[in-house]
Amino acid sequence: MKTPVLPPRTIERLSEYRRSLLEYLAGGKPYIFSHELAALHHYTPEQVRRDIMLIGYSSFQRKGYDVKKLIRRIAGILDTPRGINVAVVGFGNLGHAITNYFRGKRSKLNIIASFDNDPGKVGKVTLGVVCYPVQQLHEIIREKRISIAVLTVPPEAAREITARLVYAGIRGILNYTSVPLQVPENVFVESYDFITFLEKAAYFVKLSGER
Amino acid sequence: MKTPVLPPRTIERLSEYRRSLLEYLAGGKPYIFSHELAALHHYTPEQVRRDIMLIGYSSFQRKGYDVKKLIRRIAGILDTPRGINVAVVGFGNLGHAITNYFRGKRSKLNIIASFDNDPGKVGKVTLGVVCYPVQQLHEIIREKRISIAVLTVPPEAAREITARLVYAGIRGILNYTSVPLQVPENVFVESYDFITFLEKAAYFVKLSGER
DNA sequence: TAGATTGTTAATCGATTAACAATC
DNA sequence: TAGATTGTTAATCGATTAACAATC
Repeated sequence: MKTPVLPPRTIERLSEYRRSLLEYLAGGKPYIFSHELAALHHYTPEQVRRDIMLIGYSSFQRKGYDVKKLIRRIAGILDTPRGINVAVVGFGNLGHAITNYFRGKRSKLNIIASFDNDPGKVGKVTLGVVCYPVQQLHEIIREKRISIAVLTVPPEAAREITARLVYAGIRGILNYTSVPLQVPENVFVESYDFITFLEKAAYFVKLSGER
Repeated sequence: MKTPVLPPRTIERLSEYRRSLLEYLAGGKPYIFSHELAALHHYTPEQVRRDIMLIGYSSFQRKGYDVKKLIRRIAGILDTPRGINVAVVGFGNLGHAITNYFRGKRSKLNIIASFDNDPGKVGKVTLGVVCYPVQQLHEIIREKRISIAVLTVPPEAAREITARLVYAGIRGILNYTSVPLQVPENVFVESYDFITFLEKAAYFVKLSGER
C-alpha cells in the first residue's frame, strides 16, 4: 500500500489531530464533528475537512467522523508497520528532554539509542535509552537500523557529526543546533532554532507594541 | 522609527543571516555577496536579495553588502533598543537547555527569570538565572517587565499557567508543551511540538523509502 | 568594455479560506 | 421537512522563484 504524498502542513496537523483524537476517545465519545476537532486546535472546520479529505477518509452519515477509524487512518499515513528507530545524538539537557517527551507515547517511533562523548554518560541507561560513545555512531546506527537522528550536539560538532550520520546511512535529521547542515537531497533535514524562534517572537511582540 | 511589517519567514531568515554575518565578520571580510550569504544557509541568492530589499538596505557599488551595516540594519528590525525580558516557565531539562543556548548570545534578549515548583530549584541561580516559585509568576512578571515566556511546563499544567501568564500581561509565548493554547489575539503564540516534528520526519523518511 | 551583481517586477507554486451543492 | 454537516471546487492569500533591466 503506497503512502499518499501530502502537503507538509497537513502532515503536521494530522499528527496533532491524532493526539487530540486519542484523548477525545478516552472521554468516551465515538464521533467527532469537523468543527469540534477544529476547535481543539484553533483551526477552521474547513481546514480539518480538507485534511481529512486528503487522506481519503469519509464520515458516516454526517454524524461526525468515527474517531477510532479516523485514528486508524491517520496511523496508516504516519506510521510505518515495523516502526522507525530513532537516536538522540548529543545526550545533554535537550536530548534528555526530547527523550522524555516520548516516554511511552508513540509505539511506532522508538528512541533506542543515544550518543555522547561524556564518559559519565556512556554505558548508562537513562530514560530507558542506552548511551553509546560517539565513536560507535556508524556501527550502532547500522546494526540497530536507526533511520532518524535528533541532533542536539554543541554547534562546533554539528557538521562533522552530520557527515558521519549521513555516511552511516541516516535518512532523516532533526537539527536542534544553530548550524545549517549540508546533506544529500535524499536525506530529510529540518532545523529548529531556538534563537530564531525567540527572535521572531520578540519581533512580533515589538511590532504589536508599536501599533 | 516604525518597525516595518515583514513576512514571518523573512524575519526568521533575518535572524539566521545575522548570526552568520557576525561569524563572517569575525573572518575579516567586510563585504559579502548575495550568493555567498545564500550559500551559508542553502537559500537562493534571489531569496537573500529579496529579503534585503524588504528591509530597505542597499549594497554599495555591486561589491557585495557591507557586512557591518547589514548587521546593524537587521538589528534595527529585530532588536528593541531597551531589550526584551524573557522568562523560562518550567525549569526542567528543556528550560535549562534553552537558557543555555542563550548564554551571552543576544544582549537584547535577556532571560532574567525562571519559574518552577520544585523546592530544590526555587531560590537558586542557575546559568545566571534566578528561579522563582510559580506562585510569584504574576508579581515577578509585572515587576521585572517580562514580556515573553518560554513555556516548558508539563502538559497538564500548560493551560492554567498560560491563563496566568496572560493575566500577568505577557505579550508572547513560545509553547514547547504539546497542548494547544488559547490566548487573546494580541498575544503572540507559536507552538513547537517535538512529537509532531519527529512524526513529520518519520513520514517523509517513510515516503522516500517507498520511491 | 564585458561580466558579474543587484534591485525589483512578474510568474509560479503552495497553502488557506470561501462558497456551495449534496446529504442525512 | 429544515437545519446542520460534509466533500470538494474555486478564489484568495502568501511565499518563492524566474526574469531582466540597470549598474559598476
